[in-house]
Amino acid sequence: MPLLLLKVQGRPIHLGWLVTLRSLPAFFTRLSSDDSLARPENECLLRNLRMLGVDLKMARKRQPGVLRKSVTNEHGLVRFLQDKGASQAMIASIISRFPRSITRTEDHLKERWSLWRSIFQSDSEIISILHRSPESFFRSSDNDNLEMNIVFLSSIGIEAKDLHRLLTTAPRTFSNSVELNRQMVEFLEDVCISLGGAHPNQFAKAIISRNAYILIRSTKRVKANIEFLQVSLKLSDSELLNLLQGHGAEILDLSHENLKRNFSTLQDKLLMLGCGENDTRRLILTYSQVLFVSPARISNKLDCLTKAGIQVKQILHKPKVLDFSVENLRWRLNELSKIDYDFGKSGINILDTSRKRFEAKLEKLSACEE
DNA sequence: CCTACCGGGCTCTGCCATGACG
DNA sequence: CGTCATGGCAGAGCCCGGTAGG
Repeated sequence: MPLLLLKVQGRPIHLGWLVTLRSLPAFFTRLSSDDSLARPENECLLRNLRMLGVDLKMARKRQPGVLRKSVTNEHGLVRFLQDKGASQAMIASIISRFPRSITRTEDHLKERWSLWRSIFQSDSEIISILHRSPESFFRSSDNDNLEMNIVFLSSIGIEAKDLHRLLTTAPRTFSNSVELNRQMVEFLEDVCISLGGAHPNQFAKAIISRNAYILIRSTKRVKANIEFLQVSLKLSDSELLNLLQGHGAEILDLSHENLKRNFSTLQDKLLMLGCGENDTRRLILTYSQVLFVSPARISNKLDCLTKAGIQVKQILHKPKVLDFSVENLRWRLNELSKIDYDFGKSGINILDTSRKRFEAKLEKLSACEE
């Protein structure tokens, strides 16, 4: 309501009149939500950022408030990152994607960097992660929490090698509050105990080292997935325990809905191919990654293999063939059909090899034929 | 030498919602 | 209210090669 405002501004404000005004709160709401009166962007800052090649549109969309700040440290940040070996383009991209990075002080940056360096051997490793995911490095301003995370994860027996992998592959883990990480670890330990496991800390450690992403999942999701697996596969406690510390650790990543969907479509598909519930169960126990494959994909792969004359039983016995892309499988099947390869007689192991080995084998087989 | 078995490598961010705080 | 920090979500596989054991 600019008109009203002008009038008010143009006269000496009469306190008694203002206070008795019934719409006072609404007036102030309008006052602050009026675009023309909102705190303006810092023109000087905008100029600086433009000079640096920052994508202002992107920055504005992500964290508009930063552009209105009067005190920022973009020059310090640029100097700092340049010193660590980042290119201009990298820095511009980092700021564009996570503008708040320019609010971090020199001291803060130094301290955070040295904490990361306690895990990484080189600056360039860190730079590449920063470039990949600026948010992972800059989202939290709490260096003490970062340090406590490192201490905590070490204390539960995560070794340097795994710590390194964790920070490389799931850097967000280290921006979680140490409490959140502790909750997940304790949750995993509780799962182990409730399943009758004897070594809860070993169990939690095993899952974390098998699945670097586990600590950036919610316990809600992980819990739902574990319960679903036990019920739908009718697993005994010890079977579930083994699955989880084995390949099953990765299934916990799936969104719960996707896990359910992938499971039921896989089961339906196998049913149509003449398999029973037990076959599904065994397949998942021996090759749980199958649950990662989307319905259309898995269906495609199975069709592709069975149409080439391969028995479903053979696939269930050698599920790793499902690891390969449909394109790859198709190509291999085609090559094999050219030399009249008989899967019934020779088995399907030939499909489960690296391309190099497959080609070598293929060459030998064709030579034999001639 | 060959194969079957197995483990490991890559890499997963960018967005939104919410609560704390001033 | 604006801003920051933090939690949580959606999206959805493929490939290589060491090596033990024949």
